[in-house]
Amino acid sequence: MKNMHYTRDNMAELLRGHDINPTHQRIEIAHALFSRQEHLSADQVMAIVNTRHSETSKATVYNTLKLFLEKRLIRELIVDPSKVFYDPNTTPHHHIYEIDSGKMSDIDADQVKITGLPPLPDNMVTEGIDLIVRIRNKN
Amino acid sequence: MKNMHYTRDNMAELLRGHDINPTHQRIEIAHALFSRQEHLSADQVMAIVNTRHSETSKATVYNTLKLFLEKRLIRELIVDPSKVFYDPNTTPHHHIYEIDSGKMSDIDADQVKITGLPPLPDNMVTEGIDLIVRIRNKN
DNA sequence: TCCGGAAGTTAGACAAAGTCTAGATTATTG
DNA sequence: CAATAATCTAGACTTTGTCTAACTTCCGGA
Ligand SMILES: [Mn+2]
Ligand SMILES: [Mn+2]
Ligand SMILES: [Zn+2]
Ligand SMILES: [Zn+2]
Repeated sequence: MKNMHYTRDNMAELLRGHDINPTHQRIEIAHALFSRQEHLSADQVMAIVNTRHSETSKATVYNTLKLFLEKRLIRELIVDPSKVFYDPNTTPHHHIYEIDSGKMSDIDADQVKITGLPPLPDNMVTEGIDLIVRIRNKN
Repeated sequence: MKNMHYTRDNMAELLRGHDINPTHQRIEIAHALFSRQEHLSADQVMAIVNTRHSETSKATVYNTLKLFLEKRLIRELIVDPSKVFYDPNTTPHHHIYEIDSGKMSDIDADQVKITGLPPLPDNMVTEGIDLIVRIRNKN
């Protein structure tokens, strides 16, 4: 993904690679997420996509984000009690969350070691491990 | 906390110990959480407290949970995108979340080691580290 | 090219969690 | 008891997200 140019054409490729039919709206939404490489809420995605002129409805934004999740193109972050954030980075990584500002940054998973987690029941499998470091300003 | 009897009187003590004036409603809400030692949503707390007869309003449930949080009597768990859960266990511990059932269980923090977290900016301090293992049924 | 179904998008109604306000109740103090 | 502070309340309101039914676009076969 280094030096990737997030053109609309490349977005279409990316979508096809995840079995997603690349429509205009889907390309715009993917572009909003991937060109920024930030953690965005549905509302923010909607605002970005409709900056120039209204072209994507709320229903489509939510439908599309859910589709991207299912197809594992993006990842969901549950860190703020009031809204979900979407993360174009699906490589294993963790997060630092600044409580006061809401700013979120990545921690590379390579650096971090987590040991001593208990074994799971036989019929269960790990979907993911979310590690969130909540930080705030010293007083 | 071993062998603790979660009587109303003991709840009043507990509240006073955290600088919370023990009113009837606050005692009932604390009792709901601590006698069960489970992870409950605001809705669930409300239902429990009003089982016999209606005695606590929605506003008071939310206000009281927020007060308990501020006074560090309980802990907030952000794990389900649609609602917050409240945890009477404030000792450092982690969580296993069964995505499909919504069931949540504790992992003792003693067993788990997390190393390699990056240093924080000088003026920042860690509020808490949330580690959530999301699991689901094998297919 | 025309047709018909499938896939995708949409506006707007709806649901659920949580917040807010202004008034009522309760507790405390003098 | 009266005044004041603390707490609680109903219900309106906000926000995030879901749902539905109609509309549009796409696409393969006649
Ligand atoms: Mn456009
Ligand atoms: Mn009672
Ligand atoms: Zn991330
Ligand atoms: Zn817990």
